[in-house]
Amino acid sequence: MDAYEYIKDAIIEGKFVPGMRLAEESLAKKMNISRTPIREAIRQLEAEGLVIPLKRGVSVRHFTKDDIRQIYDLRTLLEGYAASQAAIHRTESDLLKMESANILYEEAISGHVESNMESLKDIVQVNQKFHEAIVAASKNEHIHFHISKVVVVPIVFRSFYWYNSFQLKQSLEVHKTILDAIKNREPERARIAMHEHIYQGRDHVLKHLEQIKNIHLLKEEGK
Amino acid sequence: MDAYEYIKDAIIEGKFVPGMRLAEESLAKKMNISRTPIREAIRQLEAEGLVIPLKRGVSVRHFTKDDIRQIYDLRTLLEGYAASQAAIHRTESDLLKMESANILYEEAISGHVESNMESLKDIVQVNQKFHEAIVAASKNEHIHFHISKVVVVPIVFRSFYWYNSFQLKQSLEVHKTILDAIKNREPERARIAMHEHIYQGRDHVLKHLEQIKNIHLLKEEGK
DNA sequence: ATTTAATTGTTTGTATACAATAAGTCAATA
DNA sequence: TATTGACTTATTGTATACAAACAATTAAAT
Repeated sequence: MDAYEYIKDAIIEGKFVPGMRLAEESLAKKMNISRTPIREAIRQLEAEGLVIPLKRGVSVRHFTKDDIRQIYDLRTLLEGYAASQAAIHRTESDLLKMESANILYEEAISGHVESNMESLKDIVQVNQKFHEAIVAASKNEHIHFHISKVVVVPIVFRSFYWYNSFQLKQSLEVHKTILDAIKNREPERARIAMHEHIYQGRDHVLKHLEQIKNIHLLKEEGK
Repeated sequence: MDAYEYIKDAIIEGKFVPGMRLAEESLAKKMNISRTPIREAIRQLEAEGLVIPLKRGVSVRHFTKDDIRQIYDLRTLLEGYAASQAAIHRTESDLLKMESANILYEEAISGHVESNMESLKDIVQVNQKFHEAIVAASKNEHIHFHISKVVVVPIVFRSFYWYNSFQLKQSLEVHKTILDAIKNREPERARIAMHEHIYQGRDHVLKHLEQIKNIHLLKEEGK
């Protein structure tokens, strides 16, 4: 599904901004295909919650601070559960995958130049790889489905954009703590470490949204 | 979306059995519409996980015992969380909704004749109303999305089919316990009561699947 | 000048036609 | 007899055409 990727990427990178209406015809023209595959892509994105239905057509979803808080609460619940289950069910091969993901994460961080989109994409992707390795180790094949819905990629992507190199290294350390707990088969410790990890991510996002709001307020005053 | 309802109902009531392939053309002919809305309905059902993609087309999903175990584990996690949050955030109006849902539940149970599809549908619907009232009281608007995916309607529907009137009354009592905990603002008690409620549902389903399997094994021997 | 009616235009929803691809069948050969 | 290959059929994926619904704009009337 190519149209799907196209639209999703545009939303993630902020090219299609929240609230923007998505007209099928114009998207079709832009991609040189017919409306049919565009419609299917839009229905898909609707199911994922990235666009919301209007009376006529759809628009890019805007995530409020409450949305983000609530979504992160659920992500904490789900990923915490995944981590605790991983601590119970993990195999040696699972551990290898998590470790290698963490090594890649370390490399991606050290090779990262701030505000470089490409290296940022790498970091986001490798970070996801670590989290997915934990989900795989939990041996509950259905968790993935839910976590994928609770990891709102547009938000997560921006959150990494806002990390400085020290904070990135810090998150690597937390990864190692989680990995240790899973390796030592300590479900509760794994869950708590994961909770903490994701709550930090949430607060990071919320703090920056607050700042952005303030900038906008200043602009309003300036008019 | 009418085609969606049609296909979903057929799956829920077992008219389209697990593993059965869904051909667009034949569905379209059966409903006297074109393939276009059929396709959209199928994509929707795919996103919900009720049908699974084949190399070509889709087939009705078969839920294994492991699937059901894993899905119920997640449902326990999510609904337990919802109950605990409801105990914190519930308003008086939330309580009224839960109570009225429970009264309707009681009526539906007492008016139910075993194996009567219509009264069964009522029970399932009213039960859902109670659970949704709790979700609403939790004040996390995103929980609903996830719980709707973890409440696999075909399975839940059958599970109610297998309940006798005593078991139905018993589940009503558990509802009352959950409601009490929420009313008294006891999050942990609410969560635990909900956990127990859903785990009972899970075991009920698994027990009956076991029986069905045994019946099939007997048939095999009979050949 | 403001509100209502009507008409025009734009965009989505559905049907149909065509293209592409997977599956099934039959024949030929080892 | 089994297996491979060409060919036929069936089914999905995409494009286009048409119908329906909504929005917007203009004209008329109070």
